[in-house]
Amino acid sequence: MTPPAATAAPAARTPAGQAREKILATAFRLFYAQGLRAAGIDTIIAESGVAKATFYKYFPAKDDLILAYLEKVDGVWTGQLHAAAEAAGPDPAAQLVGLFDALASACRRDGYRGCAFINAAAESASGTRIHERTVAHKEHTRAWIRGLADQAGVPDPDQLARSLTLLLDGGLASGVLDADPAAATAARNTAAQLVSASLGRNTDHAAS
Amino acid sequence: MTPPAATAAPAARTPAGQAREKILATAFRLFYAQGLRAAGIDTIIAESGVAKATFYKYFPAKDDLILAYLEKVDGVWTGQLHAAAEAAGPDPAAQLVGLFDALASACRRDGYRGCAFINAAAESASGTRIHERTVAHKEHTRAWIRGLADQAGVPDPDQLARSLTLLLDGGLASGVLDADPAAATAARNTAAQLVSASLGRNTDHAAS
DNA sequence: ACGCTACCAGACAGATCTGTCTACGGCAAG
DNA sequence: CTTGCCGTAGACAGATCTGTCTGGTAGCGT
Repeated sequence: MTPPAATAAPAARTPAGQAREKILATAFRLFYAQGLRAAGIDTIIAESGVAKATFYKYFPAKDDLILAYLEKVDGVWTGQLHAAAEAAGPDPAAQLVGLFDALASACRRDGYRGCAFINAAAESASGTRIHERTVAHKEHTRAWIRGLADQAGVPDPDQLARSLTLLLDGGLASGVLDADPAAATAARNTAAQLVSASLGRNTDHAAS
Repeated sequence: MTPPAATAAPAARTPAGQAREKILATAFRLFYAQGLRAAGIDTIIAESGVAKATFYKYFPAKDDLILAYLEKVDGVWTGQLHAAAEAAGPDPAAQLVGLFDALASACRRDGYRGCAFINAAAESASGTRIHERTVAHKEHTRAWIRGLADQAGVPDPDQLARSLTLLLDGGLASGVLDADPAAATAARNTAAQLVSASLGRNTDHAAS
């Protein structure tokens, strides 16, 4: 008999079209901090402050949100990598070493938990879109590094890119365990040594 | 009024005391192939061919099974690492390079999906037993490598151990993406170069 | 023969998670 | 003003997952 309830609060509205960004920002935070499976849709919706229907309008399934998350991570991380490289100056060889500063910066950030892509791949079966997206990201990164190595004029850019990628991934992977800045420093030093050696100079401990 | 059912099949029994091993073997396979959260208790129980009560007798909670799984992984992987090192002969410097053959072998194995510890850490929050166990494993490995570097008489065993650990973790981390043997080969070559350089000799591309 | 222990089978409870659906309110363009 | 779109609120279905409980069976030592 009583009317449905009288609708208590007017409900703070999200400005039209911004709901998607709010959801994505929350997902970015929760997916990275807790993992893909551990972060539930309900939590993301609640912390975004949007309605469930709004969420499913923009992201028909959880996987779609995960893909959008990885896209965003790619943009952010690639940007940091490029910025760190450019901060080292115009010399490609210096950039190959300087990009490792992005790793050190990441280590120092609060809540650092390693590479979002590696973590995502660890939770997804191979063949899934999530897995493929991760592989694509890693290939882009290696191609970029190879390009720098090429510009630096090393005899075997492929091999140097491989080595540096291994160091970078190693540093990122160990980041999921402890955000030890020593690992980042060691990665940078080792990279400097490898780049010097590739250029035919003496190894850096002799050059210092 | 009717009796409960007459108990159709006699049910193939597991010899007493072996149920635990069967469960652990199944968990080893499923946890590694699918991930910690993706592999459900029910599936593990069904594929082990044991009863639910038996399972919970040996592993009161899923986390206990995960810890036992990590313990087993530690034993297996550490064994492979040591075996690969010893196969390289008595020279510690050669062992430091030879241990990377374990990585190449792992890459070639069917169903290879990178480092079980890194994958586990990616799914578990820091501070949990699972996370701690992973950190302990990585520290043991690095300590062992540092010991070899020490025996080899390099000037800075700590730094070399750091570098080699980064390469190893990088190779393992990229294994979750694609089991590319080229990454393992590159890791080994780079390790050889770093070891040579640490010993004060020329880098290996000059020595070959 | 008896009892103890280790096992099997599977129902069940309770939580959680994804995704759908209904109902309603505000805002802007026509 | 009315119509349609975008948003909120939240109930609901259905699946899945962890962990408990009951009841019965096989084998072994005594």
